[in-house]
Amino acid sequence: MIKITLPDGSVREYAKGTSSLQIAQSISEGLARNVLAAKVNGATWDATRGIEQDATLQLLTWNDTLGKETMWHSSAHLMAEALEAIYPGIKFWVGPPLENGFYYDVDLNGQTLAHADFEKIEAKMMELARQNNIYIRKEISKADAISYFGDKGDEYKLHLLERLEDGNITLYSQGNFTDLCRGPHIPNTGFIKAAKILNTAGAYWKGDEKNKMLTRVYGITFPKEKDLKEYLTLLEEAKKRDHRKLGKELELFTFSEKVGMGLPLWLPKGAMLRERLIQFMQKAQTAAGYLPVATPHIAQKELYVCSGHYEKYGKDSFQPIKTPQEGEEFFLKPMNCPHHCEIYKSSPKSYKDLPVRYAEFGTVYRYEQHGELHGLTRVRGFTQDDAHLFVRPDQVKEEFCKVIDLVLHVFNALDFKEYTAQISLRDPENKSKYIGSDENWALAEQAIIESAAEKGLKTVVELGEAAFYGPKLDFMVKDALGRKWQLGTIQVDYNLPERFELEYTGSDNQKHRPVMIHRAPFGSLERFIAVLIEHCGGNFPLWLAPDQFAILPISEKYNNYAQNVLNLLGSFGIRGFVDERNEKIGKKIRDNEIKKVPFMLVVGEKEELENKVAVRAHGKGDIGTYTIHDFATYINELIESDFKQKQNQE
RNA sequence: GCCGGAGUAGCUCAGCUGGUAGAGCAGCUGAUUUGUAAUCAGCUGGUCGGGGGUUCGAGUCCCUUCUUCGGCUCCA
Repeated sequence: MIKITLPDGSVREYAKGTSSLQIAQSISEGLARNVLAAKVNGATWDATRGIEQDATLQLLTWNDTLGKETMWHSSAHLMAEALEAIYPGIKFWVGPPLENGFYYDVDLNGQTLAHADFEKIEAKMMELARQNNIYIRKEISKADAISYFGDKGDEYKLHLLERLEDGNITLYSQGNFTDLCRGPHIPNTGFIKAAKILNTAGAYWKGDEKNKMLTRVYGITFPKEKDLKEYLTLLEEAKKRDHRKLGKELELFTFSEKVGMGLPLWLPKGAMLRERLIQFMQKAQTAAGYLPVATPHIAQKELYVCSGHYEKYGKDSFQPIKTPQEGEEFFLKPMNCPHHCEIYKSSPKSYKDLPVRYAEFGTVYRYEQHGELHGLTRVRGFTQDDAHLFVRPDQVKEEFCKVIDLVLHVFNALDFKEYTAQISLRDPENKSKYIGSDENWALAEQAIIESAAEKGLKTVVELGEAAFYGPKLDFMVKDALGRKWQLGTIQVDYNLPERFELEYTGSDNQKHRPVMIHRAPFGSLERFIAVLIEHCGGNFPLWLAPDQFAILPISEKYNNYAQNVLNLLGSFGIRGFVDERNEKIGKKIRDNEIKKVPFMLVVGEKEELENKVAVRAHGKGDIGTYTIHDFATYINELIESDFKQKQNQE
């Protein structure tokens, strides 16, 4: 007999070799029907695998991330079986689960897979799923595995096998499909009740662009038909929030083929939004001791030769601007830091002057590859809320903490609750590719880790992800469709102070090298606004909304009164417009609801007589009649209380 | 840059197997003067992304190029 400890701490006895599934059955049939996999002594196992010794056991269902992963991993195998049935001679690479669904990379052997084929694949998957085929685990010798996949002609699997150790190789089979796989898998295909092929995409074999391009087939499955329907509606909803769609509908920005791809054109409403964000940041920065600077959009080649960017990116970027002067070359600035270094150098610095914080909303130009441009999140010309802090090594941590405060201030003010922070450190195995002394790196990495911990950030540490010039802390958020984007960034830099020979005089009257910290809480205005649009679905916080109210006269007779109301409200510092079109009130309301204007002020005979406005809140409907003064106070209080609340949270 | 979709009026889209473009909204004009999510009527909008080809004839078929979408790679 073996002792099985369950999560609630209870211990039960079972015969040796009893599977998790059988244990679940002994608890309740209903539970057994939902068990997808099990965690045995901390390792994820097939629910059908026999347990040979005392163990702690956690049964995994659809409600567990690991349960979902197992389901989707098994679904990838099921899809592979369906694909093999439809596309003879198809070759397989790998098919892992994802956060939402799974994919399989396949070599279609010259055949094509179009959208029109998706249904066929889905139908085949469901046909196979209904056979309730069990997933069979088999341990196999390396030689046998090589001969099996060799006979089948699965060259990619042979590649995988090369890296595996004999005695550690397992195959999983279900129905007519056998795959090289570590597992675990769900008990049988019957758990899969709904399947959807989402899309296909090219993917380089092993992620290397020199290799052959395989077809990556994305899919998702569910244990209930209803779950799939819900998921599909969720996708639809997400599409409605897409910043590219809302940007067009709300007249925030546009692109023009003539101007060039990846070069956003800000429309008046979008530009106003930008300006408001800039003012917001400037206020916060002034309070935090930043000094404004301003620099031109181009600089001589020599500047970037000095910074090292020319050597590293010169050929892959926008090419130099020539002048009538022979040999003279200018570059569009790809970053603001070199300029700020030169500003630092414009006067001698004492240790008492540090930290020096130079801030600039600097527009930069980077030649991003054609295929990677994406709405406002990936563009070729964008404005960073950039600042560079020049600090003494002993100030790194304190300054880092202050920058984190600033980033959190931004996230709070805009209601971003879900984000992750990634700490990128150097690869300890390969220290030689980084610039700067061991001592300084250790200091800076320590400073980042400690300040992130002090600020209570949820962090992921990535070794080897640091830039060659220093470690960094990046804030990531997801867009409407679940794609991850980096917003704010804080980076330590040992490289530029060295290259630009930046110095300060210490208390010992010797020259010392300052440490540079790059930081951009928004990241870039473009990307930030994109993520903000999706985050709030176009319903901006009141203080940011391009128009806070629209005045809707019942008929043209009340246009004059409406104009008076507009002027009066303007004097209270709130903004809006009069919808003077010759349309019925219902139409005006509908249009302004669609444009997501926060408040609509209906004015007609009654209102004019009483000097009032009938207020309608976006998405809520009529909220009563206000005097103009009361309405203005109401709006201003809403904005203020919003900010106060945010500050209290900090 | 790579793989695979897409590109028709300002916007959203229709146009079957090739026979020389169509709707709704927006815009303009007029009527109406309106009370909480679309008033009615008329009109103006398109070298069907660009270029080339096949054909008596191309939005439709072929080639090429640009842009865009989903990924891959990249991301100072």
